[in-house]
Amino acid sequence: MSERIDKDRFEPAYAQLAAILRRQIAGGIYPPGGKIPSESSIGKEYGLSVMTVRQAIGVLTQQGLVERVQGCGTFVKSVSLTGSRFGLESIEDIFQDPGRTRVKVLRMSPGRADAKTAEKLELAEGARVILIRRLLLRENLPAMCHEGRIRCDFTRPLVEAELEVGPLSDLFRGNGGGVAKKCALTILPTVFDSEQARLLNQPEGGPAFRLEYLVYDFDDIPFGWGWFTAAPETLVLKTKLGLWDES
Amino acid sequence: MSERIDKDRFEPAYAQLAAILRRQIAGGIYPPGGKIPSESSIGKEYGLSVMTVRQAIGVLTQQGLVERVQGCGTFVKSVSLTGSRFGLESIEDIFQDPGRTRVKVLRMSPGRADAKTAEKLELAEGARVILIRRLLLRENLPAMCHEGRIRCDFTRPLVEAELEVGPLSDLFRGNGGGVAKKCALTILPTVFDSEQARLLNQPEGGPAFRLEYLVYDFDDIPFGWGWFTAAPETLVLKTKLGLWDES
DNA sequence: AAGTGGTCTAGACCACTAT
DNA sequence: TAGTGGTCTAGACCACTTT
Repeated sequence: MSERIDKDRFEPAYAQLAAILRRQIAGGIYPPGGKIPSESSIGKEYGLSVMTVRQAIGVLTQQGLVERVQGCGTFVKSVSLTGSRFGLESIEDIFQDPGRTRVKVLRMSPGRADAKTAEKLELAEGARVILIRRLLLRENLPAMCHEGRIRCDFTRPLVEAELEVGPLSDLFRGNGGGVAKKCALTILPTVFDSEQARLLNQPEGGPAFRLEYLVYDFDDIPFGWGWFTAAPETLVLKTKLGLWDES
Repeated sequence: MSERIDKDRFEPAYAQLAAILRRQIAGGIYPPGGKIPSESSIGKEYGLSVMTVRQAIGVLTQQGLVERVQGCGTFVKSVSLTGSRFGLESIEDIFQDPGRTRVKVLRMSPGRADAKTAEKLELAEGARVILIRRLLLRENLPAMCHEGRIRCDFTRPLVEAELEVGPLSDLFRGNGGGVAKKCALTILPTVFDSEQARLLNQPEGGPAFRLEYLVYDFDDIPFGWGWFTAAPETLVLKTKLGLWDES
């Protein structure tokens, strides 16, 4: 234990300790499946209180590097598929940077709910809905197609707001809006149909992602359902597990 | 503030407080974008110390419901695509329950690295690698195809271990193994080729997921690269955002 | 200057696990 | 029974934001 905590450093003590423990694990001092020292002994070793040590170990736990077992100890985890988490960072800018994103509305018109839409929006089949079809462009290049159905209920102000802002932009942007209480998301593989292929300049029948959503308002009523279609280059689902440098 | 913390309950105080705050947010007392009371005032209100209140708010933060801003306050977040995280729970059992999973080896033979494999495994093109092609069955039903390339370096014991256990089972299972230091994962959309279609009983050209991996050992040398191909029903990427009941 | 979250202490008691 | 992590207290000081 050559390394020490420098309390004068800008980096807080718990972060320094987390980095030290991380290096020790990477260096093989504590092998996968092995036990790291107890919180109290680490605290004595580095002159820190137990709560601070816990916070450091909490960082490693959240990174999936170690696992706490009550009454037993803290163990180094092996790399496991199970711990992986994929996010939508690659398309964040499309929803969050309106300056670089343009929306081309291909269709916005009243229509009737088909069986699938009726089920999703908890409506009777044939009930009135608003159909939307749009093309989202990033830096003037086509990025994603959007197809959506919105509950046609003008007693609810949010429907109007929805139509005004264009799409679900505010909802998904995370600002302003605040009409959505909850949302279910599904990612599916699909293939481009002829229209999508033309709009996105992709080969028909080629592989694509479909990001499907179902949004509820604060009365727990589903008010919007739809999906985005994106090429594999646009929606990138990558993640890293285990001990990568500096992360 | 009608609800109180019951310290005799089995549920810890921080969890009770987190649930209370969650209900208050869901009930619209603190709307999206709004500020919740400061940690010290909540502490006084419920007779808890600041650290305990912080732990409760930490739970909500991790659930993506609120956001802490230093020197400013804690704010209720709107539902946003950005916060979503997708996991591989749907195929966890294939890797973690050897009893119900069978592996049929279609090919395991020495070969030469093509350009892509050479790049991934940091080898010269044409270097010796081991090629593996397998079919993974769950409950005797075909679930996923696997195609992999392993570094052919018998000075390293892990290669032999790799071949013995069959596949990356131990690695991905998270037990025993411990030869992997880090791993990169990518999910891509693809279409079934004729062989995959036949093996998995799926339509050729139909949409599928491709889960690609690259595994490194403790010397930071990439020793395995490959991918799994799965039907959309097998690999389910779903997630929920915002205020769902009891979660 | 006042209020907020961020960090930290030096203890305490409890629940759980292993021996 | 001893050791571990899980929870909790009642403060403290700091960095940051707002007024």
